[in-house]
Amino acid sequence: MAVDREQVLRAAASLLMRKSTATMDEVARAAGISRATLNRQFAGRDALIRALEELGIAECEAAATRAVVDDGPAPDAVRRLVRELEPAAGLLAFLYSENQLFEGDEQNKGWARLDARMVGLFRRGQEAGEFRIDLSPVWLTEALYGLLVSAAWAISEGRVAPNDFTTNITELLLGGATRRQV
Amino acid sequence: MAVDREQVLRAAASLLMRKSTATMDEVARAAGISRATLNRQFAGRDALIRALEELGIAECEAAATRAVVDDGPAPDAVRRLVRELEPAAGLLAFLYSENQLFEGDEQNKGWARLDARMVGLFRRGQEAGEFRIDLSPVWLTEALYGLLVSAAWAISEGRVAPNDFTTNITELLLGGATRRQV
DNA sequence: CCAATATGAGACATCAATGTCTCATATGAG
DNA sequence: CTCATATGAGACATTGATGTCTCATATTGG
Repeated sequence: MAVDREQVLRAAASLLMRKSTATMDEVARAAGISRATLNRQFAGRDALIRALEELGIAECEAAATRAVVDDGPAPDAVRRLVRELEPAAGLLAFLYSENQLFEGDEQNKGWARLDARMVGLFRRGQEAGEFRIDLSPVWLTEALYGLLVSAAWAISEGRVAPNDFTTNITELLLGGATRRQV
Repeated sequence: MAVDREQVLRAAASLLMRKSTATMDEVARAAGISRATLNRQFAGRDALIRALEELGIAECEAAATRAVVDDGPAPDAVRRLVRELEPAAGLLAFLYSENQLFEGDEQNKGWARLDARMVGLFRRGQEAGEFRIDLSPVWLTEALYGLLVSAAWAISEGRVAPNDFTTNITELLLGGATRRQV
């Protein structure tokens, strides 16, 4: 009887990342509940989006923790991080396109924490001499987000194979497109 | 007296890429015209978005032409392309987040032409031995879009310097984040 | 079994955006 | 100057989504 709030959020994410303009009624139907119940769980569309944002942040932070991004060589940490982020990439892509999340007031503290963690990873790699220093850690972080979103989008459109998710991102981010000298 | 349709489009783009949910009234005001006139120029919001899409495609194709992407070493062509695409990056970022453009019917033929051109560039680089072959040209194209959008977004948020646009993208796309062996 | 609670279905008013219309005014061509 | 045309301001109805409410039903706990 009790509605599984987590499951509702996941159904909403699954629908909204495909059709970001979906109606609350469509969201409710996708979650297998009525619109009334959806409104009892989340007071309005804004609240739902905010909850999805919190879910996305939590999933990314959990991924970073599972990937133990502060241990070992930074390139390996990046590979682990991307692999762990894969399940959250679709949700991330949706939130990324909701730029209205950041208009007006302060940026969500959760994103700031996450950003700091990723920036720290790239900075650590630079200080260890593993990453080049002419690309700022902030830009590398933004680029990682962009590649995650691109990959999730391209996969959902059927343009690239789902299995290549981690490889595509990590190889491009770490090694670039240019062929290495033999 | 006569409204400059091109100028209206640019004003709309400039506003919408910052606030994608802007009202037709806000768009009209941003363009310095009345809502009635805006509706006389573009029959509804959909028509406006479509026109922006056409503008974005035209600008990207013009950039590709100016960059003569079919000439010379592929890495250099990529650098020229990104440099020429910089003015269109903001509009591209807006269109990228309008994923509803592609829901339903056929993908716009303009995008397909543009995609083919970029994919051809990366394939040419692979066949010349300049680009690695374990990353598909399609993925490299998608990644380029993603990096363009990320960079435009990061710059508009003040997180990275506008002057670094081209360098950030080309260096990461071509060379990756890993430090080269000395 | 009974009571408490949660849900579904639907009706309802509200609200914001949109598209259309009218009319007065401003602009440009001849 | 005069006329044709474009624009601005505003009113108007329409539409679609939203939030709330009621009541019947289903589920759970005791």
